[in-house]
Amino acid sequence: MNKPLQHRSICPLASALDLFGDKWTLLVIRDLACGKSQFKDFMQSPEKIATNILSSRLARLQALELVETFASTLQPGRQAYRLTAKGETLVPVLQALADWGLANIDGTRAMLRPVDRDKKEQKP
Amino acid sequence: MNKPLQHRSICPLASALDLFGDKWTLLVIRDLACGKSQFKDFMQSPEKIATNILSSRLARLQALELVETFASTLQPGRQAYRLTAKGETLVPVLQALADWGLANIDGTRAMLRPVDRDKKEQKP
DNA sequence: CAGTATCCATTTTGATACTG
DNA sequence: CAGTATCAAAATGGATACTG
Repeated sequence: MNKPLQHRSICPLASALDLFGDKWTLLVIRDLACGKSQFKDFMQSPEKIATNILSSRLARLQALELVETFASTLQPGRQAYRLTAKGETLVPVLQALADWGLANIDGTRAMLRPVDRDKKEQKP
Repeated sequence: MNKPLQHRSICPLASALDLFGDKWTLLVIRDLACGKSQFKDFMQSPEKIATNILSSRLARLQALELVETFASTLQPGRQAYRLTAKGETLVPVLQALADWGLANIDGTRAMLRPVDRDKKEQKP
């Protein structure tokens, strides 16, 4: 369903763009970094991602071991998503892009505040 | 020729992705940051960008005032491209992505070494 | 060489319908 | 709710021809 993920060159930037060079992947990571864990949470973000796109992004991120699923304590019986330790290493990337946007794009407002995931799961 | 550039939300990350969320834009910035200034220089990068894509990206970056043209001293009579001061502020973004790629994607090699632009223009 | 223009293939996206 | 499946539309990309 998703692509084999081959890289165009040995450039680490080009290779990273092969993974994240699209409009949605890093936004899903952002939501995860902010503590969102359920499908509907991602759907509610202001950018309004489509279900099929969200689904394929989550699958690809799982294949890359940047995201994993776990049993949600909020909604028993359902699975939820979270960043792996490897996925967490993307936060500085998000931060760099968000910092740039905040400083250079009119009308943007800070909103990248990682939430403690355990706390969120325990106290919705 | 290029899009009106509207943002999906007030999120600085989402807005940044509206500008840079594609496979080529940041690679052009990379080349500029490394001191490349002529059309053919960009064409020679290992990722092999097509002329029409390079052309449209340069135009868009100029519209965003991240890139400007100047009279090349290397090839008199021809124009060349360089980052504006605003464009230079993207270097930390490149760096964050490249750092991540280098640390997490097998087979990548460091290659993001900004070159002094004036020196390059004077001593090819 | 430095682009622009064009044609066409592929990819991505968006909307929506549908199933457990 | 959480996805999967479809399908059409739009964006993007690649190859190449063409002009100054």
